[in-house]
Amino acid sequence: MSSKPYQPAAIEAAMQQRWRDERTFSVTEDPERESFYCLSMLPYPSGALHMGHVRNYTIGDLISRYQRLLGKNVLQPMGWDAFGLPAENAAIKNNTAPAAWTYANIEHMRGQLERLGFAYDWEREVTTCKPEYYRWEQLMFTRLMKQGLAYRKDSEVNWDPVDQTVLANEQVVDGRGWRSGALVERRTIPQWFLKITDYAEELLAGLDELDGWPESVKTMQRNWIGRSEGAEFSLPVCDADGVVQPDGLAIDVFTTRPDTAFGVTYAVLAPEHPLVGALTTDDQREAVDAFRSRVASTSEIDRLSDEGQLDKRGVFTGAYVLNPFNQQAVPLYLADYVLMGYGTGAIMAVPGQDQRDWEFAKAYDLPIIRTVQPPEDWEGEAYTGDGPAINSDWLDGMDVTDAKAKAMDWLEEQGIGRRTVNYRLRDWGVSRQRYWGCPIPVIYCEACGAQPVPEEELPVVLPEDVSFMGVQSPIKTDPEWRKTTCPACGGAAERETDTFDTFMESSWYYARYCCPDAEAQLDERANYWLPVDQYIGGIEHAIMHLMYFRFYHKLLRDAGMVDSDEPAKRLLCQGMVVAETYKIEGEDGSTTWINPDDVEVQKDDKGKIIGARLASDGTPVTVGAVEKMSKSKNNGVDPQSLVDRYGADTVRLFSLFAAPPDQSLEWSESGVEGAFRFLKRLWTLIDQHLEAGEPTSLDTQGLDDGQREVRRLVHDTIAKVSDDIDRRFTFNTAIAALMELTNHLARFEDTSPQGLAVAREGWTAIVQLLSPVTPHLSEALWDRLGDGRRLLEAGWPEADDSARVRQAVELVVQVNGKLRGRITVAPGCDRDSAQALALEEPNVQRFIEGKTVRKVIHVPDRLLNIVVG
RNA sequence: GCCGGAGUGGCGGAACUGGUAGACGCGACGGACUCAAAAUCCGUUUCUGGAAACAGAGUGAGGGUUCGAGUCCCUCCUCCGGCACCA
Repeated sequence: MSSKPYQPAAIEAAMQQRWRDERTFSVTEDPERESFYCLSMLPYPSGALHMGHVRNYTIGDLISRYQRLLGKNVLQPMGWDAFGLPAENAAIKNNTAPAAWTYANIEHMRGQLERLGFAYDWEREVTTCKPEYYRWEQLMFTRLMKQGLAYRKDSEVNWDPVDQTVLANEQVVDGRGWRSGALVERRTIPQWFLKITDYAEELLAGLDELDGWPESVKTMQRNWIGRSEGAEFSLPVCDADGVVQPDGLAIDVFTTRPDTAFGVTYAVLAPEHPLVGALTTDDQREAVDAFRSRVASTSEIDRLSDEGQLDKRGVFTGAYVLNPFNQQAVPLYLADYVLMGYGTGAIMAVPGQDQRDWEFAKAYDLPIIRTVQPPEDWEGEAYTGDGPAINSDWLDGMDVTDAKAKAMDWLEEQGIGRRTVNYRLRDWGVSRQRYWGCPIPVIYCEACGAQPVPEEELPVVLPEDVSFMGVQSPIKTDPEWRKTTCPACGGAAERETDTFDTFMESSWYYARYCCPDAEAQLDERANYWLPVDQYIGGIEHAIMHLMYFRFYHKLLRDAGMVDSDEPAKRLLCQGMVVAETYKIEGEDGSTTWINPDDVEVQKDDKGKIIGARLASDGTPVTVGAVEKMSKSKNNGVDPQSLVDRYGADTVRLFSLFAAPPDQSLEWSESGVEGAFRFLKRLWTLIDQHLEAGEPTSLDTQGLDDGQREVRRLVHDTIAKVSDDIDRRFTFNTAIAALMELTNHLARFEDTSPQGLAVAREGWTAIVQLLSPVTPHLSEALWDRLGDGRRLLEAGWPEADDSARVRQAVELVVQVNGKLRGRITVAPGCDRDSAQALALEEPNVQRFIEGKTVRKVIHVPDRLLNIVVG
């Protein structure tokens, strides 16, 4: 009989206490040992852990514990991305200071992480809102200013005219301020930028070396950088007859298709282009101004989206420019699809070869000239493929590549243009007009201009004990805080009151964990750990965070602080955690979202969901879509209550088992119960095994067929689980394999001494292989099954290949590709013997009877396909 | 709009290099135990036909390549992530 049922709360508390007492997860740099740095994206301390955190950190902990069992010196740190907008919102709502709210959240969430049993080295904890952290990024910024890598320029922000404040994009809903409801304006203010474009080429090339990164992320980053080769050249402004004034204006355009220049039928300026005012004719000025103000209040995404209002997407300026290739005058338009931030902010339009130009030309009744011959059966509109040039004078007949080269040669010979490379990537704007962020360490002097705060005066400390009203940043409204003296001339001066983008903190925290107490941004310990061996985080960070993170590493390298070129070798992007939504739709059209916890689901006799109602009073509830867990849809599930009910090991097991890590994970209460059931069962089965008697030492040569078969399953499972964790990152299938082996061992009732020895080997392997997933349960069972060492010191089990040899294999027999039978053969059985055996099968005979065997395909140890006709 | 990803039983998912579609888990159904329920254990479970053996169909839709396609190619649909001030 079982001595004690599975009691996760007691086991987990005891194991966590042991790890704390023994400082199990504190690490030091040891050059004698191979290091492994496993990093999960640090959380924003929003108040409580959500399922996305649990999923992320469970994956990280699994990898960390696995690598540790392989014998590596594993660093797994944790910290807090503590600056950000939500603290300001919470401060307004609760009338607290953002700092106090943030620190309280950190305390609570740290406790939650500890309760989940993650193997963090808490002695390296980093909190980004503390001056001892952000002082170093201020120092780095002042150095970048001196190098010219940080610079100031005018840039647009969302301005709320009622609240008199800058709004984040997230705070603009349908063009209005989320609090005031006022129509948001675009306002231009000077802001600080980092020259990430100087690193565009290296950021692009570096992707080719990142073998451990998902292809999708690398592709997105390549497209984001958006390198394109082309030509820049000038179109002189002329009158409608093509007459150019000497010393008149010209517009510069960038094109990747100079070979199509004979097909230019109009040109376009971005609405914000500085020459618009000078070029617009009087009769068009009213229309142009109206168009510009409408575009100015439209977000960039809306500008690029096709809203089906093509006739409102542009306006004629009244001006003409001269195409230097054919001396033709073409009209100059403004259009919302041309952005000032890309290329020169002006394009030559070739509707025959560009679909957006084609649509614009159709809408505005502009001529279309094809300059590349489309294929015979071409049914599309603009043709962007290859083909001989036509209607292009001295380019006619050339293919696209040759024509491009010749057109660019010609531009350079004529001295009117040149070859250039353009990037879609823009410099990183780091200024935010908000309080709860790292102060930008700059002093403005009327006489000396913008000055970096001298190194010995850093950090510029953000006051934390403030009353925060939300309309304005306290350091902007306080007349005293900004008062200072100019470091250059000593005269009265003012501090910058903007703060950094919070991506600034999350761009270098990984390096600070290596040396959290260093009296510099980093010290030599960084190179022991870096680059990160495994980085884990959400796919939503595929572009921005991961680009800034790579960029900042190169800044650290160029400052001599790290040796490597890239911050992380392997990257795993986990999917979202989603859940079913439930709602009650009121008669007035209102929608009330109901939490899954409060809903009873009704099913038909096949288990298909046919309805739902409130658990409390039976009110019918509509089943909505499966969506990302969120407050707005009220479909979030609190991990804390799950840990309380089932224990950390069950929550960890479910979040790894329910889906592969890179796919979205659908929350399921009954799935969690299934995970809990498995752990209870495993506990009981191992208990029963221990009660069944002491095994002798295993005699691998003296096993009977049943014992040998079980041992083969054990070692196949060891090999599969190792491969799934190490190479494939498919933790769900690793767990499935362990469940399968558990089922086999449960059915193996051989209590002979050798039988018990085989079972002991199997149960021990399961406990070890499962330990990165369910560390508490595994360590508690290991204490009873193991060899006296700690589980974490005993290492990762290795598959014994000799145990995995099979006596016989099943071969699938197909006739014309359809399954018609199975035969059992010796491993490595040749084609002729397999065919002879297959032809004896009655069902195979039935399907080939009266037909001629035309071909036989044999895949050794797998399949035999007999093709008849 | 642009870039990236996904779509397989009632549900989550498996099928790794083009070779048995549905591992494992959930749910459902049947049974054992129980006064009963819970828990636990055993069995069945893609659909259609059939007592069964077995046959036919089947991986978002439509085409194609191949002895053989969930997997490769083309066209399309739907959903999700990102788009530079949410983190």
